[in-house]
Amino acid sequence: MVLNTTADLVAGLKRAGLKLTPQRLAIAECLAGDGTHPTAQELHQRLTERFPSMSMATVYNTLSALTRTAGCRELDLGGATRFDPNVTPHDHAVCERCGAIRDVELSPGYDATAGEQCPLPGFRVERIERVYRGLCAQCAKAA
Amino acid sequence: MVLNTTADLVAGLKRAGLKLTPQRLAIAECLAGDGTHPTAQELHQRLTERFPSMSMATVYNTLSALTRTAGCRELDLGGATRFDPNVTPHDHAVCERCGAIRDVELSPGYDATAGEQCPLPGFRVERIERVYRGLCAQCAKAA
DNA sequence: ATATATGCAAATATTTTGCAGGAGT
DNA sequence: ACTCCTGCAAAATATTTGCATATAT
Repeated sequence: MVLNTTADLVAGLKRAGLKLTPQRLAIAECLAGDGTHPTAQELHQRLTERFPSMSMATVYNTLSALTRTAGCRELDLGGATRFDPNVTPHDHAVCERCGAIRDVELSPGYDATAGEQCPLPGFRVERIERVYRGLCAQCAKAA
Repeated sequence: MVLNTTADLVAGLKRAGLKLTPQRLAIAECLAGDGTHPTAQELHQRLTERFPSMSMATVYNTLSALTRTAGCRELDLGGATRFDPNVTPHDHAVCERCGAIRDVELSPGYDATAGEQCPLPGFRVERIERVYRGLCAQCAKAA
């Protein structure tokens, strides 16, 4: 459960032969170590403080490059795609009330569960994504 | 693993005190027994053959009502929301190549897995959604 | 009459694409 | 020069909302 650092993301871009432009570095820096699973929009808002002319296209292009280079992971949890700088296999817990998204470590021994490895005859599973929906500790107390 | 019938969906609407308008009946009929996990757009296209003036708003409103009345379930798998008339707890397998979405029965004994019931301290899990990503049998053979 | 539903349009949200100009090699 | 990148704009896609009209008690 370790978030990629700016250096990790930048190294990935470099490895892919992409130029380390100020915009890309800023996007990498903004995403690195961010455990809030931001959307492209949220990153763009933060970035326009430093780069008032930064376009959504650049943000999306860079996030897409970062995803390809394993610098981050895209999350489809409903609504806009979210970006997670934690690329070690893990799951997510989403609070139905406040919307908070938390990383969840894999249950130890999970991969050994035979039934989950082969849900359909012939289907070649490449990865399994799990989303826990419910109430986070704070909201559960409030409810 | 049984898909709701038109009657099931209509009964839900009725139970909720909603009027059984021709549009709603048509939408229920169109979704019932459909195992392809259609999007609102796809349903709308099919429906405009019979109701050329049917609006997307009506489709979304009705699908939302059907979801509230447990007539169907919304799926967030990336891209547009999909609607599944199978409301018994189950998972989904998505083919990365052809995009096909198949229902997957829960592994027997799954719910007994303690670690998955309590992924985060204090988090009150209401349901767990699992998505198997990979290649369906056909595409796996072709690859 | 009253309450609710529909169609239409527009607003909003999300993501992708095309292209002219710009920076670095 | 060449290649790749950026910003801008627009298109494409997805979803929601407001309101006037229509329909059914």
